Amino acid sequence: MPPKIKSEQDREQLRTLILDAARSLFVERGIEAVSMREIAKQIKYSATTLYNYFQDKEALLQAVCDADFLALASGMREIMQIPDPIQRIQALCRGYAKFALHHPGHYRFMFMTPRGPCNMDITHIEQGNTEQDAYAQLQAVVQAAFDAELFRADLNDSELIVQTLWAGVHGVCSLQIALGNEIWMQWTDIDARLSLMQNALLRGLLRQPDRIF
Amino acid sequence: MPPKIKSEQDREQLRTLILDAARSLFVERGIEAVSMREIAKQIKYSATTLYNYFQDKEALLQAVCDADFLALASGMREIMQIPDPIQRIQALCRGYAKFALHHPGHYRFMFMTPRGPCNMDITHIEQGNTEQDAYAQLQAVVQAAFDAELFRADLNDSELIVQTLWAGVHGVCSLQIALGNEIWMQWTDIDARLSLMQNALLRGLLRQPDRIF
DNA sequence: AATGTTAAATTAACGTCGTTAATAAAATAA
DNA sequence: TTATTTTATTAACGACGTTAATTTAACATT
Repeated sequence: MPPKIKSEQDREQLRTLILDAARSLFVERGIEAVSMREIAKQIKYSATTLYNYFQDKEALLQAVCDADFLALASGMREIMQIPDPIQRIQALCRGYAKFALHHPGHYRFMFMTPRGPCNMDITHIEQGNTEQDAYAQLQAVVQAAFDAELFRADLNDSELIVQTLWAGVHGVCSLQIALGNEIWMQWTDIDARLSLMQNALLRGLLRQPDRIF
Repeated sequence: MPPKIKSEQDREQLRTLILDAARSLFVERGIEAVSMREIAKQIKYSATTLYNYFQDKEALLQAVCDADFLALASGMREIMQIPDPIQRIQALCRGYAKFALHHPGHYRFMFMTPRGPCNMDITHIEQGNTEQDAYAQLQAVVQAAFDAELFRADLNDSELIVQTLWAGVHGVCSLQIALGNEIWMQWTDIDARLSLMQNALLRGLLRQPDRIF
């Protein structure tokens, strides 16, 4: 039996040990292919120990994703410094898509898997905090472009624009994750798909479509 | 023990009985919440009997989805009669989205769940047949619009346009299915999201954006 | 230093799942 | 009537998430 954890510091250390083990299995195999027993075995603890640190499997995976999406949002901060709002939107979408395609397990768990109606108690990302939440970042930059009257005059709901842009990028990414390896689909190049989605959407939303190439 | 099935006709009848039972559970609960044992119980057979009619659970669910997506494509045939290609695209997208949102379990299984690389042997929908395959229907009408030179001159790949349009609609639908009930998201109206997606994409793709309202 | 108490780990167990092997029973053929 | 074949059944396997019961290590008290 391993030495017991008493101090709050050591406890946090074991917690992140579990998170790391879960992450590695979570990343290399798909998602539900990772079992509590296997995570525990990897760190040489019994499976039930995990339940002293996480309420259940879903909470564990949620914690993994929370941490990594926090890292994503943090990595986006320099993009948020780009002065031109349109370029900022484009860079943000590209960064978001890149993360999604490089972390398909994470992305699937976060955005492609229906949950019970309320997860507020599990996730620890403070919603609406631009520093932390990737969605809020897109929200902020779209609002900036909206305030600068860059969007079509008949589009009067900034939130609707945000969600449309998100849905567009999400559509490309999630299709790639779910069906990207299907033989019967003759996919065009994923970068081309992403580019055209951004290009077409912005052209269709902006007051001056010619600004987008 | 129920009477045994010998004739090919009765065999097909029991097969569809299984399919119907699976469909009903599949529709009312989510997706993986339906077990083989429960399907069997509903039709008063033992669980192992199902394996005489379907290779495994995935094949059963795939058969359910195949049948219903065939029905979808069939129901789209009148839409395919609309003369104007642009209106045809719009109607097709609306019909597709309507089906997706009314059959979230089907949709999730078909388009939001990664599979092993090869499912060709399971699905019985003949790919490329406009009558049967919803994707091929979109492909056909986009090709028509492409041939009529309705898209921007710099867009030279019709397949890329198809996949972008699909990804857009899929993005809205799949986000709604996966996260539509999340409390922390303040979703705008789903119809507005769908409309704006189609509107913006077509405006961004077409040579004459003003044709789209 | 010996004892008791608390907290953290363990093993055992429950119920469920998809699926396969072994078996019983019904229909058909001889 | 018996033998054969097909179709269903029950039993069982291994894995899963999770909870209950139990052991064990660390700390506190005398």
